[in-house]
This record gives sequence, C-alpha cells and structure tokens, in this order.
Amino acid sequence: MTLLSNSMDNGCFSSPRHEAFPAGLRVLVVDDDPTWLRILEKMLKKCLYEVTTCCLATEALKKLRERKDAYDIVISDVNMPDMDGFKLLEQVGLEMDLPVIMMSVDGETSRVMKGVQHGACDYLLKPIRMKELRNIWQHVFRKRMHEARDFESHEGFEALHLLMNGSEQSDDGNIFAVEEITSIKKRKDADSKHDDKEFGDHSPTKKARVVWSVDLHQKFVKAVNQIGFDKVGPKKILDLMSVPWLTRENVASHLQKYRLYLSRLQKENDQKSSSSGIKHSDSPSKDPGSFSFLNTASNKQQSDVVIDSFSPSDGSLLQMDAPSHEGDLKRILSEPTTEKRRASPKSSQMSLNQPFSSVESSEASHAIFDCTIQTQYSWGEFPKGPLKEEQKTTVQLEDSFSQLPLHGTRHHIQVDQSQSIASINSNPSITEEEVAPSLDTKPLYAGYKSDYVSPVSSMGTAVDTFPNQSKSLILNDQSPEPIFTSNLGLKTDGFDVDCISDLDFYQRSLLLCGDAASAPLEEDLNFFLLQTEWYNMNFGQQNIDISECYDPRLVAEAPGYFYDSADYSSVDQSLFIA
DNA sequence: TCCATAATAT
DNA sequence: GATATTATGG
Repeated sequence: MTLLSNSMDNGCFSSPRHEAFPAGLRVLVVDDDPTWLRILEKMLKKCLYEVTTCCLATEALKKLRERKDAYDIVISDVNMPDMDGFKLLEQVGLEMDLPVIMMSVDGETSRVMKGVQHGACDYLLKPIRMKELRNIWQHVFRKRMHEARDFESHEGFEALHLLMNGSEQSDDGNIFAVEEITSIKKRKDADSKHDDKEFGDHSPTKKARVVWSVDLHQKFVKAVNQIGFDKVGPKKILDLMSVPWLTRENVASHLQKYRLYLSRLQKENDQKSSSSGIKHSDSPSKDPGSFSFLNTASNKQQSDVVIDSFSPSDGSLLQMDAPSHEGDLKRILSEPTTEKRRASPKSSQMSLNQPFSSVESSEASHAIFDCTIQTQYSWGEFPKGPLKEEQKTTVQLEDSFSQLPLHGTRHHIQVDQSQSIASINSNPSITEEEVAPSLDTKPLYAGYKSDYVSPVSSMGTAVDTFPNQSKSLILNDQSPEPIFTSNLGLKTDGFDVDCISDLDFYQRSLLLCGDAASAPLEEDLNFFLLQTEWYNMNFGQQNIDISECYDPRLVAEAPGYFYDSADYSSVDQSLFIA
C-alpha cells in the first residue's frame, strides 16, 4: 500500500488515513502448489491486499530483484522444487530485507524453528486462517516502524501512534506491532485500558514483552563486553547489538536486571569465597578497569577455540571469555540462581542433582539445579560442575567445547543434557543414565548446525550452558523479528499434523469443488469452517506447551542456543568479574 | 499468591 | 542513564 510504503519509508506518517492502512499491502506469495496459490491469493485479496503469486521460488526471487520496492512482504511455502523455502527466505533477508512468512503443512517444531531461525517473521501452518493473513501487515508495519525509529523520526512515531490509536483495528486485531508502538510512545498515552479494549481480546497477543532469548542475551553480553562493563550504557549496547526492533528501554531494562544479577552474584560470592577461600588472586571482581573484555593472551587461545566452535559468524567479538579467574568462574558456577528459595527443591529436578556426582561442590549442584528449575536462564552459570578447580576452569571449559570427548567434559555434557531434558520434560524420573543416552543426539545437532558451529565442541557446550529458559530458547532465534512473550510471532498453536492434514484436505476440497476463483462465498464459508474447526482442534491445546517444544529432538536441532549459550557462559563470566 | 522479568516512570 | 515502580505472565 502506498500509504504504508510511502509514509513509512519516509518515516513520517503525514496522512492519518488509518482506515486505509493495511489495505494495499503488497504481498508476494510463493508456493509451488497452484491450488494453494489460488487459495492464498483469494484470501489475501479478501484482506484487500495486493497480491502477486509465484509458483517458483526462483521466479519469486527474480521478481523481487527486479523491483525491490514492489513488495511489502513475502509469504513462501517451505517445500518447493526449485528452491528450498528457507533458501529463499535467506536470500530475501539478505537482498531485500523484506519480512518473510513461511508456511507449510509441516508443523514440526524443528522446521518451524528453522524457519524462524532463518529469519522468518512468522511461520504459518496450512491450512492458513484468514485471520492469520489478515494480520500479516503487522510484520510490515513493525519493520517499518523500526526503521523509522532508526531514523529517529519522532514524528514518525507520533504518526504511527496516532495511526494505531485512530484505527481501531477492527478485525482481529491487534498486534504486537501496535503494542509495541504504544509502548514505545509511552503506554501512558495509549492507556492500558485502551489496549485491552482495542486489541485485547481476539488478538492472540498479549503484551509485547521482549523475551530475552539466549541469542539476544548473547548479543547483549557481547555488546557489553565490547563497550566495557564500566562504560556500558543502554544506548551503546543497543547500537552494538544492532537488533532493529529492540529499544533502548528494552536494553536498559535488561541491563538493570543484569546488573542486579551480577551484584547479587558478587555478594554471594564474596561470602562464599571468604569462607571457602576459593577466591583467586585475580578475582578482584571489582575492578572494572582491569577487566577488559579482551582476552588476555592466555585466554586467547581458549577464546579462539570457543569462538571457532560457536560463533563463526562473528568471531570478531571478543569472546569474552576471559574470566579465567577461577574464582570468578566458581562463583558463577555457584551463583547462577542461587536464591534461597530457588535452592529449595521445588521440583523433581532434585533427583537430577544426585546423579551429578561429578559436581564437585554443592554449590555447583545448586546451580545446576536451579537452572533446571528456573525457567530463566542464568546469566552465566556454568553448569560444568566438575570444573571446580580453578585451574581447570577456563581451560577446561574451553577444552570441553572444543573437544567434546574429554572425560571431564563429557560429564558435563551428560549432566547438562539431563538438565535440559529435565527441564523440558520436567520428568523427575529422569536420571543420569537415562539422560546419558541422549548423547546420541549430538550427532544430530552437530549435523544440523554444521554451518554455524564447528562440530562437536559446540554440542557439548551447547548443552551445557543451555540451561533453562525453556521457551525462550526454543522460540527465539536470530530472527530479526522480536519475539514476544505473546504468541504472536510464532504460531505455535496447532501442531497437530493430522488435523492439519484434514483441514488441508478439506480446504482444498472446498476450493476445488467449484470454481474457487469465482466463488468467494465458498471460500468464506470455507474459512469459516476451517477456522472453527481449527480452533476447536488446536485451541484446546492453547498455546503450545513448552513441553512440546522441548522435545529432545528439538533441542538437538536447535543449534543456535547451544553454542550461543556456550558463548554466553563465558561471556557472562567476564562480566561477572567486572 | 508469589516470583521473575520486562515495561514504564521518575 | 540509573533506579524505582508497575505490570505481566507463569
């Protein structure tokens, strides 16, 4: 839509024609199945969007290249003969930076994740609901909005704000985009009640809360490290992170939490260290100055390793690693979540601890334990229980990453895995032994991730550090799009393949029955029925349960986290030191 | 209800 | 930017 593209591009929304807003959205639909193309086209047109269809990915790419500004958003099927949907996704992201929505009949989480990981702003399962299509403009909107923000176009925001408030998204509503806007603008204006009324109900969305996924946090930490803990500030971090949709406030909030966490850690550490005498000479946690994030020579090696294994993409960052200070590490280890309450075995996880005989210190176990229990990830915990020795610390860690097969390391892996699994299933019965087998999965992720991570090492680590934060882990990714706690982005609902198939069949049948093209009514009816059914079928499950996501297989296929987390841990350590 | 986290206010 | 407060979601 012109309005959208023009005004937004300019970062200024002079015309308050909210009514027109979503209409005219230029959508490029790619699907090798002509039937689906037709269905989608019709549906999209119903939304008043401007639709262009392609049955080949290559063709789509060609069109996009010809006129980069001709489309606002791309919806692509995952399975296509000429080119993998994910490839297309990547290309588009690379070349034209348009929001891309992936779709397929396959609702397997791993796939969805892959899509998201490759930058898809959404992943729709076929059959697709009107509602879902109707709301796709959100992605465009959000993107533009962020761009506008980048320009620091306040007017743009204002306009956006107005736009949103003015246009009562009659339909389904709202979206996080809106929310996001309001939030940016200060919710105070918008007014919470407002939110509820206007967007509230039908919108699958709740609040647009940013979920600090491991990936995101990793970026955050990297930024912090680059800047220097002492000189760090929300703005700087934000800049370095280069995550378009993130706001300074988001970062500030996170930073606050982070600092709190660190201070807490420190406090506890001090206590412990004093008693246990663990502290290392270097531990002087306090001196920010000395604490450069760059690795010291000694650390370098290690860090390199780490880097290699984990973040090939940006090894540039200093991998913060450093905290070779055993003392620190130790603390980190123990600290992670150590809050009294947490310490108490809330869940069955306890059993997990036991098995970890390897864990040297009780603290360590705690940490582990905590991690598991907590939904959140810990900032820098180091689940490597066994590594208690100072010397071992850094080196070992690194080693473990790079050389999975090491004994000491191995242990960790197992432990960690169990952790993750445990958290995933929250199955108390899981014991180390049981878990152990899961090691077999390594190969899986290793393969999967090959491009990202160098082999083996990552796996171990990954698992290791991949403590908690269940959902976030799963849902987040490197996708440029924000992930909110609300389920907006990812349509996690309904993964029931059978249902999907049926519906799919149904939808197709309907369509095929008459001349779909000339039977809008049918479609409507169709959608209607579908929607109803869909809801019944899927909505019983509500939002996907984490547990579903947490299938070990999933874990295996979720590379990012792994190494991310690994990196992470190291990063945090350094921070901690500071 | 409590807790952790993120948003928002100051 | 730091910190306090509030809100949200689990």
